[in-house]
Amino acid sequence: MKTEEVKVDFESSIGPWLGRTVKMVDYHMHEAFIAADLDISKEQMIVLKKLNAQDGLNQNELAIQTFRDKSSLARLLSKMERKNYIFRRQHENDKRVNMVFLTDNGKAIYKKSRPVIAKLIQKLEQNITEAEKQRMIDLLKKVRSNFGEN
Amino acid sequence: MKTEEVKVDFESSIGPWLGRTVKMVDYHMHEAFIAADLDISKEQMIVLKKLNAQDGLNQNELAIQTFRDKSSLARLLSKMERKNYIFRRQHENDKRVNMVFLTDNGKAIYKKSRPVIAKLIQKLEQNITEAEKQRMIDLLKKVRSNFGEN
DNA sequence: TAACAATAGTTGCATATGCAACTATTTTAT
DNA sequence: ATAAAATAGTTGCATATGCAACTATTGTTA
Repeated sequence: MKTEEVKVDFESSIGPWLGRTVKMVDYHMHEAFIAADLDISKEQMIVLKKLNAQDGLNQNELAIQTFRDKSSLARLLSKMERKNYIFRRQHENDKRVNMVFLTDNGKAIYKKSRPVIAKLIQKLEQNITEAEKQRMIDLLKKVRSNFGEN
Repeated sequence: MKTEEVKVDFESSIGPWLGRTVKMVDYHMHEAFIAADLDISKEQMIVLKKLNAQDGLNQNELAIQTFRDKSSLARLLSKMERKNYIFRRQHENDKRVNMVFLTDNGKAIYKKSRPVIAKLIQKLEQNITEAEKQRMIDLLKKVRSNFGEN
């Protein structure tokens, strides 16, 4: 019986294109923040955004909702605390829990970042129709569901 | 005159979906390598693959072709050298240049990784037609071209 | 030819990341 | 009520990453 050969090649698959595109978007976001004098990383931005929508989340919830390990989040928060973007407050009834809040400074930084990000998205999605955008997101969701994720 | 409001929201854009999907794929690749007893990271895999296709590339070329900073590549190579996957050889006529080669061990590791990756791609692309795949790649290229990249 | 510029690679410093081990607390179960 | 288990957060160790400064070498130019 002939050995069945695996004919799949990573290069002609979606994977590398996904990876490269994300890397590129990350790079341009980083550049945009620097150009706007925003001392913040993409990852810190994500945390700011989450807190802006829902202030007072605890670290565990924040970690889950931003798709990171709790240790990674804890270190992100430490840096953001040093820069006075957020502060932690211990939960009254459960001394294990830290609730995380935006400082006024953090809120200001977030506000300042919005148009920067808006411009980036506009550039990213130029020449792409709403329908194409939706198809792309649907396909990405399909990929995710192939691994059992939402 | 009314201030024009920026109506774009990052969450409803392609960006976060791209990011999350890549993160997920990376995770599953990592898991697959562990399950197959392959002591290698995705990034090291990419270097192995490149060298397998074109042995003897110098570090600068390798860095460019794998989309990383030369310093990042140098450190990747140091780790791979320690694990005896690759070796460096100084160019005869230009003492600045290191040519990079796969060791037999490196070749073996690469060979061993192929079916693992093939399985991953099959899982990743299950339920996705060839046409959809192509559309997705075309859209990703469009995003890249929006930033002036190939 | 001597000074300057470009190039290849390494290293310091900073970012982010996950796993596993650890502390401190709180909850559950015996 | 006491012991065991679960939970929140931190820290050590490892990965990868980019920029800027640095060394060594090679190429250019005046």
